[in-house]
Amino acid sequence: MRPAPSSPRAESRPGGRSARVRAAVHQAVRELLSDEADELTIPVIAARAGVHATTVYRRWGSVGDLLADVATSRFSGDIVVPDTGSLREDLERFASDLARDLSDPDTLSLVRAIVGTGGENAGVCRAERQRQLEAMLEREQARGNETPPVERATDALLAPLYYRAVFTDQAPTPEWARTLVSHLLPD
Amino acid sequence: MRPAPSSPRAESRPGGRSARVRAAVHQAVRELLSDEADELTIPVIAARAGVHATTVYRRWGSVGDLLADVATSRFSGDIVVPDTGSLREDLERFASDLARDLSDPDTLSLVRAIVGTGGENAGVCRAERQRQLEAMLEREQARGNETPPVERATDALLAPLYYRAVFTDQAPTPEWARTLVSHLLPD
DNA sequence: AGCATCTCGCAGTGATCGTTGCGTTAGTAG
DNA sequence: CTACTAACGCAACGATCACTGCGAGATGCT
Repeated sequence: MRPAPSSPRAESRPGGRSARVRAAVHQAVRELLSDEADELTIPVIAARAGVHATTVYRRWGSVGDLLADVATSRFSGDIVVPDTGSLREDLERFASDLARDLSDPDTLSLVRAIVGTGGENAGVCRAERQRQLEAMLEREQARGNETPPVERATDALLAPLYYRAVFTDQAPTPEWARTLVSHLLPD
Repeated sequence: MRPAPSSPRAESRPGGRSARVRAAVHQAVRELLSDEADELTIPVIAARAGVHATTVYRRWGSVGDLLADVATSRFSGDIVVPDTGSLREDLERFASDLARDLSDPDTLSLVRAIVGTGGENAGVCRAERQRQLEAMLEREQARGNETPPVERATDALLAPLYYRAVFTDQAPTPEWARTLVSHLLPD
């Protein structure tokens, strides 16, 4: 597991060779996950990315670590936290955005693959969303208003969204996601 | 994929050889899943079960199908549907039983592995629980009382339980599960 | 008991995986 | 411009995997 590559030089420049290889490997993983047919193994990933398997083995070591790296890149800074001044509207936009995000088959395949690696790295799929949810609640509290506790909001919003996406065959819709907010916030 | 083995004879007797092999393989899968270290592959499973890999290949074909078979056996008829006459108490017992079930590391590993196979077979981990939940709601309706719709109950009970078990590192507790019921049913 | 049928064990095969040593190339510092 | 470091390509190696005929043993029916 090498979350921070040991080279501060070659990796720092966004257009360096290491960065290009990294991007190619990440894209290869996403493509193979959406294909759903090919087996997700390091030689296959390397061939798809146009690099040698040795490189992937040395940089990431295992498919699990590589998946975790792809997931952290994928689930970071992709949804902007809404700030409309109204908690209800913030949560509705947040929930519908997350529903749209999780209804993407590629994203869903990534989440399922990460969960399948078994470790605690399944948290990277939701850690960012959790922080965003907490941020919205805290902002409402800073405005002097009462909010449900974070745990309750997680159970009412994140849990149904992820549960429906991962365990059922019906993709979450933005409309349904908004009903979750109406159940969380009393009228 | 062979959910129904083609032999009605040898499989029908519970003490037959096929049944013994099947039980040994199932137990081997569960043990390897809880070990978490060994790789979950067919030769390893077969060696652990004391059978030849050929047998496993022929009967199940792939690790995914074998996992689905283990899961259907595991998640069938393990929780008895409560019937106390009170919907609230039924749901509280059901939720706390499910929380206790999902807090078992072995069960959790099985769920995560099934999800990792990517297919729609992740549904087998919750299909039985869904039916049990529907049964309790329908029984309450047959008593002439109003109940939340099934979808709402799923979002409020099953989703948080599975979400917390799979995506977080905090195991669901029976006490917390009961609070989910209190949020679903208004006072 | 005899027979048919199914399942399992056995050994072998091709393919792929994970890993390592070495030379080359790209990128950076002085 | 030169030198140094790090990342990559290349080619091997052993190990394991998925799979396939074939024979033996078990099971159930007559």
